[in-house]
Amino acid sequence: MYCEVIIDQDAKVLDKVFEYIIPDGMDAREGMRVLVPFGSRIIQGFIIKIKQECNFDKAKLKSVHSLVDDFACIKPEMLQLMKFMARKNHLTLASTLRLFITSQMREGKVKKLFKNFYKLNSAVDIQLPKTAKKQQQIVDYLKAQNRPLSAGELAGFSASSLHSLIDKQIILRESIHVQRKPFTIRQDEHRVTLNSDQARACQLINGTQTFLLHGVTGSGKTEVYMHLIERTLAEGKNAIMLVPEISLTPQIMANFKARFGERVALLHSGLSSGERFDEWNRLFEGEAQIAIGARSAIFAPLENLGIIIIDEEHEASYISESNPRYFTHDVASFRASYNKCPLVLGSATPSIESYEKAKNGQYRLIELPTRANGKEMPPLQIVDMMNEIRNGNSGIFSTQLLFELANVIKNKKQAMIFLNRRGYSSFMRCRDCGYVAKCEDCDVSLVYHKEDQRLKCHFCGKQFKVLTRCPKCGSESIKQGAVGTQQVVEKLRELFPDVKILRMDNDTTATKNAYQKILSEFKNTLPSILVGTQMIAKGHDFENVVLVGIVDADQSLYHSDYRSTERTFQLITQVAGRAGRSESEGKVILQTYAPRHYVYKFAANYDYKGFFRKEENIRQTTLFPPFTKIIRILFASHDENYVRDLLKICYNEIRQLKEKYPQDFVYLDAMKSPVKRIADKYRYQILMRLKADRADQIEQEAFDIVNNHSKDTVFFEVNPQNLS
DNA sequence: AGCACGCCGACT
DNA sequence: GTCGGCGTGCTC
Repeated sequence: MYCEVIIDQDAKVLDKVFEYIIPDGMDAREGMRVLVPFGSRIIQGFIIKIKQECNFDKAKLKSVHSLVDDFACIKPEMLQLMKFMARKNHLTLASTLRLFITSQMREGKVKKLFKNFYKLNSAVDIQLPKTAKKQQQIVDYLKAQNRPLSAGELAGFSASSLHSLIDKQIILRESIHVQRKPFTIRQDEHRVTLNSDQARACQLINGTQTFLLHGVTGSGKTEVYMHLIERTLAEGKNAIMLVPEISLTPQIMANFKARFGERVALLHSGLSSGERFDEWNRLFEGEAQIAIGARSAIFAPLENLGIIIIDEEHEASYISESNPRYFTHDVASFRASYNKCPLVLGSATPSIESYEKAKNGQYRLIELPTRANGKEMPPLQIVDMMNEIRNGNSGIFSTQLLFELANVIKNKKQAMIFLNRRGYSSFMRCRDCGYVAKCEDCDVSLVYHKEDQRLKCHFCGKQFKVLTRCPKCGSESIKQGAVGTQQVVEKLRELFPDVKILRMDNDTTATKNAYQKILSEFKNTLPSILVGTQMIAKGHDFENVVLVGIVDADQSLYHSDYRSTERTFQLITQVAGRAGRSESEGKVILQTYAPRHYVYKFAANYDYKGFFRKEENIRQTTLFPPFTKIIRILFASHDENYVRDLLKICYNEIRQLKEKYPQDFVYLDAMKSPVKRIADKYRYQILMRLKADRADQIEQEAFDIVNNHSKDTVFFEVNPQNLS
C-alpha cells in the first residue's frame, strides 16, 4: 500500500504530494499525522490519501517511519476543505492543513496534559527511620487527605524528601490526564421568550441555504442564535458560532456557558496553548457540541454540523489578511454545504457584498426591524467642524460636545469619546521645511506617543527618539499633526480636572487583564469619560453612558480603500449604539469636516437601506466590488533591482492576458506600493480590476504567470482590505 | 525549510 | 595542502 503525504513545511517548493510506502502491519489511515524520512532527516506530515498504486519511481520510494497518533486528526471533510481553500486562495496545502489542528500538534510538541499525582502505596508497611522527619510529615499529610495529591499540593514539602519516598516505593506516582479548565465565571441563565420577529426568524432558518439576518442594533440577534443552537443540539447535531475577537468578552462567554454549560467549547485568543488544545480536543472527541470563537473557530473539528452562525458578519476580522489568506465566509459556506446545514450571517450593518447577495437571491434575507426593548436609537447630531473654525474654535472639541460633556458630568453620568487614532498625534512635521519624521524601514510617518516620549512606527513597531529639531534644516519649530487618543485624554483632563478619564486602545490594553480593568474601573466611577479607538465600539453596555462623542468621524473615510465609506457607516452605527442603552436618554454627537458627505446623512437616521442603495449605486458605476474583483500582486524584497525586474516581466505577461480578455479588464497598472518599504523590503505591485463574470479564470491565469517566475517574493491578494 | 554537494579564498 | 564561505538544487 502507498500513501500521499503533505509535508508540514510551507515553503512553496515543497507544496506538493510526496508518496511513501506504508509498511506491512501499520494501521495508517487518511488524515493521520505521520513521521516520514525526507532527504536526510525525519519530519512530520499528513496522509491525505491511501492507494494501491503509486506514480513515483518505485525504486526511490521510502517507507513511512511511524504514526504520530493512533487516530486521524484531520477528518475527511477537512481534507476536502484543504483542497478547496488551497485552490481558491492560492495557498500551500501544508499551511492550510495547519489551520485545522492546534499549534502544539506540530513537531510532536505533545498534547494531553498529564499531571503527576502522589499517593501512599497501600501494599507496603510504612516504616521510616525516626530521623526522617520530613518524610514522615509527607506521609502523615497524605494519610490525612486520603486522596492522591498533585505536585502543587505537595509544594510545601521538599522535592528531595518526596523523591526518596518514591524511591522506597512508599509513595507511588501516577500520571493522570487532567482537563485544563480555562473558564470559570458562572452566571445564572436568563431565558427570554422570543418576540414575534425573532420567532419568525428561527422558523425560517432551515434547510441548506445561507441566511442574512439583518437585525437593527439591540434587536436581539443573540437570542435567535441561542435558540437556533438549542434546536440544533436537540436534533443531535453540532454547531459553530463565530463572533469578532473583540466581542469575545467574559460576559458573552458567561451567557453561553450558562445556557449550554459543558457542551460549549470556547476558542479565543486569551487561551494558553494548552487550554486551546483541550478545548479543541473536547470538540474532536464529541464531548462538546458547540464551538464558539473568533475567525479560526470555523475550523473546529466538529462533524455532523447542524448550523453555522457568523455574528457581525461585516467585521473585517473575518478576513484573514496574512499568512494563509482566506475569507471566513467562503470556508463557512463550504462547510455548510458539505454538512447540508444552514449558514446564518447576522449583522446590524451587513457588508455591501452580503446585502447585494441577499438582494439578488443568493442569500435569503431575514429582518429584525425593531429593537427588543422598544426604545429608539439615540438621536445623532452632526456638528460641522468647519463652522467651529469659522467661529474661532480650532480645538479638538466643538462647543456642542463640550456643552454636553459638562452636562454629563453635572448629572454624574458617563460619556464615551471615540477616536480612531491611537497615540498622541499622527506625525511630527517641521514647520519650516515640511520634513515629516518617517520610519527608517517602512516609509510611513511615525506617530508621536507623548507618554513615553517616543515616535513609534505602527507598521513594524520600531521606536525612535522624539525630535527636538528638524534633522533636515535644523529648525526647532516641529509641530504635531492630527490628534490621537492620548492628546484627547490630555485635553479632557485639562478641561475637567476632577473627572475620571480613562483611555482604551492598543497601547493601554497591551497587558493581559488591562482591558477588563479599564472597563470595570469605568463602570464603577461616576461621572467618568472613556476615550478609545474601535475597541470601545463593541459590546459593552453601560447603563450610565448617556453621551457618545465621535471626535473625527472623517478619519476612516479618507483611506484610499473602496470600503472606507461602508466602514465609516458601520462604525458610526456601532459606536452610537453605546449611548442610551438604558432608561436614561442617550445622545450622539458626531464631529466632521465634511458634513455634507452622504454617509453622515444616512448614519444620522440609522438608515441602512438608504445607505446601501447609494453605496451600491456608486460601486456599480465606478466598477468596484462586488461588481468587480480587485487583484493586487505585491512583490517585496530587500533587493530593489530584483523586484523591479520581476515586476516588469510579470506585468508584460499580464498585459498579454489583458489583450486576450479585453472586455474583462476594467483596470491594469504596475507601480510602487503606497508604502514603498516595510521592514526594509522594497514593495512594488500590479493592480487589476476584473469584471465579475470571468474574474475567477483570469485570476487563475494571472496567478500561474506570477507563480512561474517567483515562488517566494510574491503575494497574491484578492479584494485586499488594506493597500499599504 | 534544511541539508548536501560544490567550487573558490586565507590559514594552523 | 585544508577549513570554511554560502550559491545551487533536491527532498517521494
